[in-house]
Amino acid sequence: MPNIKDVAKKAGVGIATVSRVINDSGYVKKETREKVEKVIMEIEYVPNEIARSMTLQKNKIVAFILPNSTHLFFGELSYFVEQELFEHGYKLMICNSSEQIAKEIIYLEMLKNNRVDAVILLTNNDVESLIDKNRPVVSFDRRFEGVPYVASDNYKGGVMAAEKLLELGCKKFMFIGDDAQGDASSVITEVTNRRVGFNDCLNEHGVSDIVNIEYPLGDYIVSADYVRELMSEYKDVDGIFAISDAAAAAVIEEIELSGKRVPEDVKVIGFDGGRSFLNLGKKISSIGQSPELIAKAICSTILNLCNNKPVYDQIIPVYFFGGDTT
Amino acid sequence: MPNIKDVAKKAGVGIATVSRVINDSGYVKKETREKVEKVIMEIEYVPNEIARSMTLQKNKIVAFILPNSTHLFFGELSYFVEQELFEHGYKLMICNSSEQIAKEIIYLEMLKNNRVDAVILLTNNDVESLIDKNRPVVSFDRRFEGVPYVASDNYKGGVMAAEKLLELGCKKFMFIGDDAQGDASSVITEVTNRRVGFNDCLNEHGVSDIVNIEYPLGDYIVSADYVRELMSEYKDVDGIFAISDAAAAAVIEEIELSGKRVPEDVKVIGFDGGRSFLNLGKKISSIGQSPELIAKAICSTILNLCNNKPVYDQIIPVYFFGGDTT
DNA sequence: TTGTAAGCGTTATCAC
DNA sequence: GTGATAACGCTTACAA
Repeated sequence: MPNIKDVAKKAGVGIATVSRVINDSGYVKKETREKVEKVIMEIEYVPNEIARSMTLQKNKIVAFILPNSTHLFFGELSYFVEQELFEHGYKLMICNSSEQIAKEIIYLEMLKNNRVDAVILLTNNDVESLIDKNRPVVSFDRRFEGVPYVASDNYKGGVMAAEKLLELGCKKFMFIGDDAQGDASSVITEVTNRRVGFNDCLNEHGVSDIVNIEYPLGDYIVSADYVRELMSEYKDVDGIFAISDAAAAAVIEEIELSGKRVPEDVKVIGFDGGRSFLNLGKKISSIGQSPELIAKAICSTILNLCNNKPVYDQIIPVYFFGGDTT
Repeated sequence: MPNIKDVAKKAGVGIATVSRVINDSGYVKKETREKVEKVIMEIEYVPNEIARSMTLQKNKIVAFILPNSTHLFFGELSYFVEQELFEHGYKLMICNSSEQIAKEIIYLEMLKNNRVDAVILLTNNDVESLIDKNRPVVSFDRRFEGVPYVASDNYKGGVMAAEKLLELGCKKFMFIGDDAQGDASSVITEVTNRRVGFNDCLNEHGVSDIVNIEYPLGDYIVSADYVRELMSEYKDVDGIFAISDAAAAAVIEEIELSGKRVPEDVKVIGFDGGRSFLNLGKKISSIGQSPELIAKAICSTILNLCNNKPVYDQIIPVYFFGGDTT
């Protein structure tokens, strides 16, 4: 591989001049520039990005640490994050933690050892002490002291779900799904606000007897057995708000197996937008969050941090998606 | 950020010794090692990976160029690739091309400019001339001269689908889905073998009147309108093999809208394994390919290339997943 | 306008 | 066992 010296020698100029040409910086006489460009073509010179990173002490790579990119919403989010970063010349490193703090530690270390310029953090573990606060970090759906965050308007989402179920005439309400996941389940995330908003709104409407199920979702999936048990225990529930579409799907399947009909007997609202991959059945009614808007917010924060500009926490609006389960 | 010199100075040793300690290479006296390790702790020294990459001329980052990680199978594949690479200390850069050759070019350039050590290439575009054949590159489901590849046993998959439909008594067969996508649709991929295997097997069983529909799938999705048209044109078809589960889903939906029943009137087999995210309806019968096995094969090839070991093309077995559509 | 030279933070060679 | 020192390939003062 030819390097900048080879170009300089062959073009009969100094390496600084070559550098100016390839970076289009500083003054270079037109003829000199053309001469250099010709040589670059001839010997197929490509600047070495590692060396460039070495000098600049940054490499325009952003790490996205998340539980599992196979989860539809996370996958969509990472897709849009990549699109957005690409527009600005940044590359995306994908880091599936599987909620294991050990993996998160290794990936967070990349900030300190210069492997990446910035980190987007999506975790339920308490990794606050592991975060290098002097580096660009953005957190999604989770607050860490001194780390800017982006979140959907989860509280509003909970309120919207409650209002919708009330409007449809439901009498007995249930919330299902625990927001505390991962190795350290004591942590409170923004996602908690889904339940809080749901309960607050119902309370305001005079409903106080709400069934709140906090079921730890292994890998974001609800176990069928547990749901079955639940449904037989609370037979009179007719309005359910699930913490995610995945949880809602499990609930709906069990309800229908038990002989009840959705939405005739029980109405169910999920969270994430009701999108699916290859759904041949009912579409889930759901509180939607926009991966595209969230990605834009996350990336603008990351880019501002990388350029030493001020950043702000951002709450992204949610919307109601009317599917077949309400 | 402290560097290796700071450690050396504070520990009263040379930088070479510090390097030996952090890399656990060469001989270091026990006391010296402990002294150095103590200083490393004290000043919280972390080796700079960019500098390390500079010296080593490699950075243990692999790029995965693929159309769209939101597509379930691709998402699963990238998930397992990341897991596998992680085990070996490699990181994964995700590069959604959206089938745009322009993006592929930019991402492929990362091999030449040392941004990444290796590339996993999943494309339908003819980018052969853009590949740096001197660097580690593995291709999935697509052959490029001089580039090792991994593919599912697509031909066998086609045969299995045909056998299954024959076994179930189907009389009139259809294959739907075009394998040539992206900017350059003239390209032939391994995926073509799904159709070839399907047709060959049927021919061997004396069936020659096969409806082969080559419909260009924009972003891997089949248009409903087109399927509707198709179904009304070929009313007697009772056995369909679709190039992907996504295509199968579109077909099934239209068939049922037209009043026919699946699988009673028409049997449909897809390709990819019938997995879905949040499917509340029928499960698609499908020829399954294992993202985990494929990821393992891809990564072993990549790692061998990175370590100058010999590599071989690999064909991964497929299996039949019996869902609700046969 | 242009060239020289000083870093950037490692690893690795080679004396001691 | 250990420590200078030379790469690695680039950007960027600073001089000319």
